[in-house]
Amino acid sequence: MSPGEWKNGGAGLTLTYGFHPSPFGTAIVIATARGLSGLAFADPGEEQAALADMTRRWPNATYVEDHESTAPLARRIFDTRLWRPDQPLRVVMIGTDFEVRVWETLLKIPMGRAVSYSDIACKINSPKASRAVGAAVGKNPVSFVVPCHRALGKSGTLTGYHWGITRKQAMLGWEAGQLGVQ
DNA sequence: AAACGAGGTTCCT
DNA sequence: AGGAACCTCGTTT
Repeated sequence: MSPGEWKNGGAGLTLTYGFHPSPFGTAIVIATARGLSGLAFADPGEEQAALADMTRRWPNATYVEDHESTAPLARRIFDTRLWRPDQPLRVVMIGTDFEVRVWETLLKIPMGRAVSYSDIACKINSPKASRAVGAAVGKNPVSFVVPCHRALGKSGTLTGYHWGITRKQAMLGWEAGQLGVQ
């Protein structure tokens, strides 16, 4: 995807979205024609607010609700048996250079492992940018697929989470359970 | 345990 | 350009 496509708030982009049940509450799946571009979670009754939180990221894109076409994506995301290293889920990361670098670093964290924000900062060659990393992780639009929940504070503390620490904890717990299943 | 400043980047005015 | 906000961290009260 060329940078021009997402500049200007995603003008000209068509984003398809749908709501689907997930182990962590209702999941909002957002996709472009090229693949998954957003994933968020909503508490019951807050679906619209959560969607607004997403659309704010690409305010000029066109949004189309299409439950049918996002359903297969949702299925693949939350069923670890469908995870194939040789056939990775298509993810379109819409963000600045710095953000994309941070997200790619997150993707390399294996399930069940955790790193600190400063670890990530070191990996992208700005050891002192841990706070910037935090900000970038927070803006990760593809929550869960890009494992933003595996980023912890330096001493292993659950520091913060855009959708609530509780949800972060739920994800880590769920992952621990999945390890046993596999 | 709480307060504080440095820190990199982005967003808004 | 300037200032505030951020899922931080280490040091100081």
